[in-house]
Amino acid sequence: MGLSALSADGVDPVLRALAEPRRRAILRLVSEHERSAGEIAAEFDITRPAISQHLTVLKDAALVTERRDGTRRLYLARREGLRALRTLLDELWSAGLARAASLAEAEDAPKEKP
Amino acid sequence: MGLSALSADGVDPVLRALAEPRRRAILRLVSEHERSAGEIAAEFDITRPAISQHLTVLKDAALVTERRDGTRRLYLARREGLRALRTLLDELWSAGLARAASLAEAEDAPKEKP
DNA sequence: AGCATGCGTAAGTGGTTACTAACGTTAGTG
DNA sequence: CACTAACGTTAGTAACCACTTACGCATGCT
Repeated sequence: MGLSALSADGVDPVLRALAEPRRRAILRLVSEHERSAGEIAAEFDITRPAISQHLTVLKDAALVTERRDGTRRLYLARREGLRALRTLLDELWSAGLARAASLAEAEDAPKEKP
Repeated sequence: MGLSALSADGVDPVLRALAEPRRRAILRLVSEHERSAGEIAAEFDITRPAISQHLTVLKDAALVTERRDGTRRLYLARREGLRALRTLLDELWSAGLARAASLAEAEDAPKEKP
């Protein structure tokens, strides 16, 4: 049950945050250099408060960092926040590989009894 | 533009499917060997129709395959379905690396691990 | 045929989410 | 101080999601 502990890390808020096209677009916008909330909002056709709420979700999921500069707030993607998701992905991927391996192993030995 | 095309391929249903703890648990249940819908439902404290709906979501996201065996339906995780998510993850990860690289370039002294 | 098993589907419901509009707050400027 | 700029926050709403109950549809057995 160590495996489930690995994936139960903090992957839930990350997946919930990424399960929204606009939030992924925002994340890409701030993935290389930081941008202000206004600059981000200018890229979309929804209102600025909506963008602010999306930024809050991303921040709570630890996917972006917030830095204050005067009246502005600058956001930047936080690569470390993706780590839990990468762990989950690797876990599912390797589980599939384990199945493929046992299938290859079963070619010699006919059957397995649970 | 090419980058956004990469991540826009089919990652949305995948992320939506994974953004649910029970669906991730189901995916892990069928990640190594196939199980029937009833066997899966027996592992949870929600009703069978609810599990069936979750399985439909997973199937629509191409994360599981469905095979009929008599009156039963056997499900198995489909590793290939995770590929779009892996692509998105790599894209975001490498974007962060690109930023770190340009930062290191801008500074004279290299700064690697805080 | 008749009946049971195993599952999906339809309809309806409470809770959540993404949005808009209006208001509040903080930092800078004259 | 007053005033503006740049945001976040609150309140309210329409759409969505996960769930349950009831029903339908195959397949297998006698």
